[in-house]
Amino acid sequence: MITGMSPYDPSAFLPFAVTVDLVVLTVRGHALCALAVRRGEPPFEGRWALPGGFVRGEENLAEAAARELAEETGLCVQDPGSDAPTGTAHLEQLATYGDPGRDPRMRVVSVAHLALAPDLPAPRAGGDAEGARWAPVRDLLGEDLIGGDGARRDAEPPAPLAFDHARILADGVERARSKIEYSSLATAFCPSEFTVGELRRVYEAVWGVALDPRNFHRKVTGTPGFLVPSGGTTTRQGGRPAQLFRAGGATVLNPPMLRPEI
Amino acid sequence: MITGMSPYDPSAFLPFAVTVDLVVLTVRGHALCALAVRRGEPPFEGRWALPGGFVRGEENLAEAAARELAEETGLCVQDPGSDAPTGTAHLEQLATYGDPGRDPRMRVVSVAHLALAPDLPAPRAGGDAEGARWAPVRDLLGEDLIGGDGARRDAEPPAPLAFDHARILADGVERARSKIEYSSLATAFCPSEFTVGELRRVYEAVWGVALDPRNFHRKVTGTPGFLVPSGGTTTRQGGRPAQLFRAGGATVLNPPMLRPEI
DNA sequence: ATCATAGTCGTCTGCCTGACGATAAACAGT
DNA sequence: ACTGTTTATCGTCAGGCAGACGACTATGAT
Repeated sequence: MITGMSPYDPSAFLPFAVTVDLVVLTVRGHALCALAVRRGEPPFEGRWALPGGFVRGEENLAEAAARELAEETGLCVQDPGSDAPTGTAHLEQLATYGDPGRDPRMRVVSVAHLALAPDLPAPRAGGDAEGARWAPVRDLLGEDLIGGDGARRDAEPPAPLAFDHARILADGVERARSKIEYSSLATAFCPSEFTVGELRRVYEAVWGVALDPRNFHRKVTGTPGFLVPSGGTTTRQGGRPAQLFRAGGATVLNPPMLRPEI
Repeated sequence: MITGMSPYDPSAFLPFAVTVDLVVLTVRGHALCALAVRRGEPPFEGRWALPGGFVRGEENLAEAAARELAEETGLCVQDPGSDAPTGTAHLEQLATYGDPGRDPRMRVVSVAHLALAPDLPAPRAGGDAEGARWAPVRDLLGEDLIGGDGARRDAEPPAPLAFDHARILADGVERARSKIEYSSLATAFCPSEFTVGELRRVYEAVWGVALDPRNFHRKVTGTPGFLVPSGGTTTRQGGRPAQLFRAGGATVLNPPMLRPEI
């Protein structure tokens, strides 16, 4: 910009298409899953891809991502302060991908966003017959996560995601794995009321490790502002009734929940 | 994308201008400083702004940021493996800013990057007479950093940065403050050989706090892979000669350098 | 010689962590 | 009713790391 030419020399201007792509993560069963949509047209027709779409003229990037998320899942973005009973998700910007050849048709810069959602009944196929699904991240990336139980190695031939979406997904998963260490974001994977065991299973699914229930319980209940008891109990997991909690006001965890090494 | 319209419906396509903006940080004296350029034309003529420019057709986002950085400072991006003797910097993508009104002339999406550089003699005014300068972050943001020494409160009337660059700078500074906790990035602010005291002054300048020299020395020399002794000593800081170190191979610090609370 | 400055090595105490024993409260099956 | 299984929750103990701070060392300045 400080070179000889003017910062806004028209000869330097090149039009780009700008899209938002979404890495929507949830925990289903004991697996970290991502939302994938099947492409209905070339390129990569029939392959799975991350949901996304163009940014419209009047909206900013976060609004575009929230709109796409609502279209795909019906989820609303979690506003700080509002506490909608269901259907809220955490949404944050992830990174931007703009390599010249990433879309063979035109120069597309995609601002990827990361959304964390509690387990939903089923992805809302928003009018597209091709459909959407929750797919285990392990299957989508064709890799074995650390600490995997070794089963279900033959589920689906790992057709790679379209475009550079495998890298975007990998970046989003790594962001989620890292962020639940020092923030209370893991509660975004849980319903409004949850037990310590359910929260532990979220950490185990995202990190792909087994955690000691006793130490986890001590840490998570001892971190100020992380969890507040809601009064009730539940036996939906079997065994002894467990105390129900809600997410506390803290956003950063002090001390953090450090992920075990190796 | 899964709505009724096709994912690439031309009616949804809207051309954007895509730029890269740079938050270039360095430590000069005892202050964290950022590179600022003075705008030579409207809008915001005469105001300070972050360096940046358009992404060209054949380059990706990282290449565009590296080119802008080289044009402004002469710095090369630190390749993993190559160890150029001088003039290398760390460069990473920061975030993307695309609010509709952020540039009054047209819809501009700016992919901001964060660069960390050792102290340089002077910013290279790359042909633009308006010039560039290293400005203390405190002055650019018009805020008092935590632990500031209370002096120099009257240096410059805090004319705010152009566009939304104050927010971009604030995000970059917060990223730097956070990243030197759990990565070895603080060495990017140091020359190739440095002492423990110089590294400590980097942490103190970035965080705006005072650190105990004895505990810092113990931590930093005890973290495996962080520092490797280069053999020499120096007295350039006065006092007893200090051992010289180079950055070790580690990129993540274990245990991390936790920033003191409050 | 003395002081000021900066670097380096130790010590001590408290907190956090991982490993793991023990108890409690539900359900399933006999 | 009893037993086994599952999950939750409380405790204990040893090791590691962090903050607070004392002590000593090696240089330059006065």
